[in-house]
Amino acid sequence: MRISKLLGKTLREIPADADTVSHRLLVRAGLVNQLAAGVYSYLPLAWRVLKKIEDIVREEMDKAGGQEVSLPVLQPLEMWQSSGRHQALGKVLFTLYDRRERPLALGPTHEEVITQLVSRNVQSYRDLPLLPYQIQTKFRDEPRPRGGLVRAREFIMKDAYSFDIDEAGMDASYDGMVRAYQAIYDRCGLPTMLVEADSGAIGGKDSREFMLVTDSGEDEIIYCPDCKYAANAEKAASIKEKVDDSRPGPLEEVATPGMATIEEVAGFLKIPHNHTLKAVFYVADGHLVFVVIRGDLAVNEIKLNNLLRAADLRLATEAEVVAAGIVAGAASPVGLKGFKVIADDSVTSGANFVAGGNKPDMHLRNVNYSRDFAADTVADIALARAGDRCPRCGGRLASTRGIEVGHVFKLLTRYSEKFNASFIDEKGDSRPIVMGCYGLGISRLLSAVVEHHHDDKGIIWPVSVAPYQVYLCPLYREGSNVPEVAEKLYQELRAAGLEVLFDDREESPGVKFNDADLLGIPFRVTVSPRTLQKDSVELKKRSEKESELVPLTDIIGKIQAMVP
RNA sequence: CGGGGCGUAGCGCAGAUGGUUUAGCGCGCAGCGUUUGGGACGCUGAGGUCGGAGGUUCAAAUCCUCUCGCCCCGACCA
Repeated sequence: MRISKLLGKTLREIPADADTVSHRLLVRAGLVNQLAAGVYSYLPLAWRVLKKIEDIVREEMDKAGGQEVSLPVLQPLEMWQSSGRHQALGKVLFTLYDRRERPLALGPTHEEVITQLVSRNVQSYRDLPLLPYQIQTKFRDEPRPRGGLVRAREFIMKDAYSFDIDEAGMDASYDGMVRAYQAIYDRCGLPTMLVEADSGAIGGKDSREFMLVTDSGEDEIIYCPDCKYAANAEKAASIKEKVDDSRPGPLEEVATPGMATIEEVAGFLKIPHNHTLKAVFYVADGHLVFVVIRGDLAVNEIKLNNLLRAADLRLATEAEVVAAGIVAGAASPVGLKGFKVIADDSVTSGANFVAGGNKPDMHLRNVNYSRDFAADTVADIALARAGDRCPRCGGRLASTRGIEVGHVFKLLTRYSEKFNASFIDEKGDSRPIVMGCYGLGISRLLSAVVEHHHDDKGIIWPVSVAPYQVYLCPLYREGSNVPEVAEKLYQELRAAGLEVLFDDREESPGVKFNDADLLGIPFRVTVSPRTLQKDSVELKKRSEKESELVPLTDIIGKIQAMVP
């Protein structure tokens, strides 16, 4: 490709509304163009990278037993209503109406469609297992698109679904996908971390995410440096060490004038935060929920909602709390009736807590779970934090950030039962198919690669996904034979099967070198009067600082040897 | 959805107390010439519904109302 004909220009100035490194570089190098919030055009260079990523994904999926399909983007809304996910997804689902006013959705994912399709094509255990997958544009009306391609509203995703006769089969399919994903990231030059995750609106168990560790990632990862434990902060657990196991003392009131927060109460009474109990109020689908947790911990709302299964969960407003007859700042479940109470299991990891007295300016000492109050549910609903004890080995947890580049789930029979996807087993009994699902963000991977492979001059593409392999950079000067030699070399490199971006512009060397660095093509070949004096060209790898002079007769073979 | 910010040339920005503004500057773009190993220089030139609609006024990029869009923080989110 001749740069003079390429659609897409490099920008000297940094776009004002790009915040992450990868987004800035993709815009500045002329790879993507924003059309609306979370909606982007891919220019030729980006499209070539996406196709290379797709090819890698296809190869690894096929190797793992997958078969490619293409499912409709346009789906009857009815399908989402019957699976119950219309509610769960809410406004994330893009909906529209056809000419007969029938509601349709733009596919955000395809569990419903694929399950329905497979149910019509599978009758016997002999038809299983199956592993269909597709690479397709998906639509999700995110509340807040951000980070360029990282969280877009229209994005390219590979989604795969496994169908097995039993859980053992599903586990094997799942393990195969994990291996395939690892191979994919490996080939794209991305080190990833496999972490435990919440399964969100998709549901299922053993949900795990592949994370590219980077400071600009939007997810927090809690991991243990001593063992293999790693989890998304949404899911992460930690050991809540017992802070006091003395015998329960007598319940007594203590005046706490003007003290409302844990900070104030603990400071006033000169006790550590973990000797207090904190009340937090939520509204779940319109109902007030009373949450109790040890004073030093914070509520993990995802864990909380996994218990409540509410379509809408939010913190209660102060007015709502007061209207319910609760004394804000001095609330506790002791002696209160008529509320749904959820307690974090930390309330049992200690004794003789200080908790609210349910009277203004009054707290209680020596509050003990079960003797003084009860909860409808006691479970782990706390946020795990760096510095906490690892739930596996007891080591100290650490935290980092990451971009989620893949997510695998075990769905079991949730969808197959809803859509009647069953088969007849060896004994002649009808059983639901056991499913798994596996998502991998293709367009997100494009950003992730740039996020991981760049320097202050620009992108540094790994050869495997680079839009072109060679950047042919002639430095023209009047009276030299550089143009002829460069033109001939361009033809020869291509004839040798190499992908070449030919900088045929009449620009100064500085402009060309800077653009070459920005675009990040792996091998730069410079042809100039200076190199031709020695019948050579200069070869420079984008990933290295030094360049070398290579005889014209050797250059093609030399590059071929470095390109897979 | 709550809080904040911003829409002026392809990109980055100035102009905002209404009137010497015929709306500028830098980059980029076009033509000519000089340059050519790390974002060269000179001259000439093209390019604008000042996001949109309505209003106030002798006069609006500038003031008022409404509206659309974009960005950031939070809520939310595979």
